[in-house]
Amino acid sequence: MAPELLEERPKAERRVGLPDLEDAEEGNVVLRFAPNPNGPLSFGHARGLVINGAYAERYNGTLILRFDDTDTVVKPPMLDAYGSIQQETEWLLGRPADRVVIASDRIGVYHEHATVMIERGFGYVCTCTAEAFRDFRSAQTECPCRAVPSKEHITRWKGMLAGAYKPGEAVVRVKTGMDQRNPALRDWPALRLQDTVANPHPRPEIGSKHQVWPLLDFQSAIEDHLQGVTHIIRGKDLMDSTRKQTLLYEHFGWTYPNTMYWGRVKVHEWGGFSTSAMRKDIENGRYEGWNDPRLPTLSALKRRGIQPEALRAFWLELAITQKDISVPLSTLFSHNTKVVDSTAPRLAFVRDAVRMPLSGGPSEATLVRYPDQPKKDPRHHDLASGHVYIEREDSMTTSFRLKDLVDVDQHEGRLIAGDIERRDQRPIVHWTVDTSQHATLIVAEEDRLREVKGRLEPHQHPAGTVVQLERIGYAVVLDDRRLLLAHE
RNA sequence: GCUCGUGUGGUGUAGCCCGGCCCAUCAUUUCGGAUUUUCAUUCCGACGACCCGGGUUCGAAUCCCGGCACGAGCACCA
Repeated sequence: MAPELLEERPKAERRVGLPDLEDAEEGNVVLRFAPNPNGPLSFGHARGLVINGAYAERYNGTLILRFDDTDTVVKPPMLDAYGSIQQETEWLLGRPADRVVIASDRIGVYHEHATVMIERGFGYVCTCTAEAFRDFRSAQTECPCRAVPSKEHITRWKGMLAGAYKPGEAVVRVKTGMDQRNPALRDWPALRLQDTVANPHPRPEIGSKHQVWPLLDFQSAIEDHLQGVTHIIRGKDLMDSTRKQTLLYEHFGWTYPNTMYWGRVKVHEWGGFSTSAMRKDIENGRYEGWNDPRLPTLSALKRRGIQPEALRAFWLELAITQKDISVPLSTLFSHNTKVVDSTAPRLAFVRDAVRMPLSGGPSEATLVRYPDQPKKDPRHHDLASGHVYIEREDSMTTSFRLKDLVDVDQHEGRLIAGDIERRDQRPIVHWTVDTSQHATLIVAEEDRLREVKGRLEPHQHPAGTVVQLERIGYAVVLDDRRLLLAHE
């Protein structure tokens, strides 16, 4: 064989799962997931948790859960979310984050860095209005504050901290240059004033304590450095953020973490939901709460019987691409079916039930509860009353088989039992007994919660159990009388 | 408008950096079939794609140039 053929680089083997992280050292990888606690976690947040969590696990690294709660006016945090997000993280990943950081606890740290920035002259206090600065930005001209001596900036900064300015009157900017090609990067704002008397932070220990708050780009940049974050994986809408922060890192003499991006994900059936829109619709009664099964929140999915394993498999399969994608819910459901099927007890739910006399049938019945383990906890039912319930639609036909029971033929409103053994290809129909209960199956549809009335086979499964309603689909037991359809 | 990014079957995704093993991977959807006393599960099979146009090359999904389409950022939001 020719020597050059032997030297050829072997083609990489077909990759399974996520690609390797660049410059990742086993044991030295630090990742973070940084939601705004202005509401509970949604389906889309799960991506950040799953992907970052998976990498942390792969490299035996650290996953930080960081609450980016630095806006008390436009996106005010929700107090409950601090706890619920941690619980949901643990539910989804099967373990808690390795470290939890709350930005609002660390305002002093950000102030210190702002002080350094101003003292060293790569940050300045700008007293222009937002509108005026917008014009400077597009005209690529420096604002008058830039020419002010640096001593004066230190005075202004102290003034900001001391309450000498009102919100909107002063902002700390990072000097990046007004000649930046990308307008988004030109002397970007790092800290601003918030009226936390009128809009106190919901955490009582913070409340109205601070008036000078960092903006995301500054807070996040400083915190990533302080926490030793090595890799950032985030939405591509934050690409400019990376560039802004890199400029800041250069000023500080730091090295920016490795960064990867993903595009936007839309779910066909859900379209667009925003946290604030959901909050509004919950308040005005359109939805029952954050766990309303029509909502794409993690709590709703959990309540609906979607397993964390399914969510993880789903996001891992989508992996990390910068494409904007739109996925059907059926993909998630298919993952969930795989997780749930073998352990979901089978149960009969007879919709629009018709009670029919059964002549000549057995006096009792035994049905399999778990097809994969036929002997485990079989379903025993007493048929002494001589009646069964079947679905009205099934009752329209004359010849069928009651599942696991007997062949029947219909004569003048009666079911006449035939063979115990299955003899022909007649359709198989599910059924239930007199001791069954009235029950409601709730089906989440786009605009409403449809209620399907029927009779449910007697059972002992506690609330929260994911069952399979034979011939219908998977559902969660809510209470004695109600089931919630997960998916077909 | 300026800046940045992305284009592989119905939907996602692998391959693209380092051209040949790609008449293109896997999953899902749909349709057929087998097993099954569920319209579930499992198994088998089928349909189905490299945005367009040039170029380089013996050879291009992969490299180059030019279009087109779509998305994001340009907030004292995150």
